[in-house]
Amino acid sequence: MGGGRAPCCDKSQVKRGPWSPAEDLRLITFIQKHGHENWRALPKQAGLLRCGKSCRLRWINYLRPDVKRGNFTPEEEETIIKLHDSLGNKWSKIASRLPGRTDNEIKNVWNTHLKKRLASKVSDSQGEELNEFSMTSSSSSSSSDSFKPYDNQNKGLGLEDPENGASPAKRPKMTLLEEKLNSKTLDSNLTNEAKEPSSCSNSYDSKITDSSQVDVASTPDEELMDSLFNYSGNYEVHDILQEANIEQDILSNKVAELPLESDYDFWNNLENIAPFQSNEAQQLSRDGLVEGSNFGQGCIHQAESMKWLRYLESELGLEATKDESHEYVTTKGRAVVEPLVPETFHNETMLKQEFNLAMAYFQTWPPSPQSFAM
DNA sequence: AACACTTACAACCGCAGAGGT
DNA sequence: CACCTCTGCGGTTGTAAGTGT
Repeated sequence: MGGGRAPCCDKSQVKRGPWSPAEDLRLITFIQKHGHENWRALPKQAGLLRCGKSCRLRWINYLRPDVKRGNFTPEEEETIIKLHDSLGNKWSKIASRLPGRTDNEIKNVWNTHLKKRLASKVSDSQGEELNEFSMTSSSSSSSSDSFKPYDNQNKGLGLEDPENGASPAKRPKMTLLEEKLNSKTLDSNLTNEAKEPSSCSNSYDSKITDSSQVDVASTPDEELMDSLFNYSGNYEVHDILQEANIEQDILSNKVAELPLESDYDFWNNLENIAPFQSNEAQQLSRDGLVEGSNFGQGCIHQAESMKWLRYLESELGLEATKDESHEYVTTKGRAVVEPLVPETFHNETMLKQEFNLAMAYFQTWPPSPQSFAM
């Protein structure tokens, strides 16, 4: 050692920035199977190019099954205000009193809404002089002029009045598969979810094993197949494949050929072809495309499935484009997506053909090393 | 339409404390 | 008891998206 504290990880060797669905899936699948006894060792064992800290944060704040997503209720906000009054910036302590809420989330809500709202109340009741005083503790950009009422600030950011729903401008593009699923399989999805209670339980944390004996490389194919078909109840994927008369074992065989064994390059490349962000799943949940607003308790199934649907759509080339099948309506200069489902999508033969094309694409794995980009 | 500004949130960073050796 | 590793916490930053002009 020597020369001070060792860094938690080699920054040059780890990926940073937003997590991709592929990474999320890897992390979820690993923790589902092996628990998280040792965060430092987890990334390597799970085949993730992240530092343990990043994995922990992602799990705690976003992927954990019991994380409660969506709007803070007025009661929760009141609780935060009261607890902050007595505890100060002890976000983890405050979070412990709000089941399903993370310290990070509470901290963000406080800094972006509650602090300003309180400042506004102060200014209302005590006048301009006190307002200026309170603003000194806010961000430098804050001012009584720039401050807007909470309700207005929330537009389009998942904090809307539930009765009004998401603002159109922020509403994610409803993909073709989602359209199809919404119209044909949502009811059965809910039924299926009830059949698979274990996959959304809080059992992740309880799955503690000897991490030293974890051998991810020994079961790569099982892992991806779990990801595709079992984890989070990807019944939609099943439905789509069945509707297209595609034998599941065809896909299984193709997936089995993928170079999965802790192959960083593969996962990096997968991210390149699955560029959508995980927030989409959250947004879907918020917008009601996924039943319910609680991402962590049950809806993680559908939200994660939606991510996979988008991925598959991307692979199948079925995602609607602006030119082909979306109508854009402008409100206040903002483009709003109004999905239009083309007739052709409902043709299952087409879906099958597109899927076969995707399978042909998979046959080109692994891609050339030059195509890998960090 | 384009640009600048603002907002919200996910992710990162550094530090402190607990626990092991 | 000193040192080390690991985890968790709180502050801060980066960035996507909304808003204003």
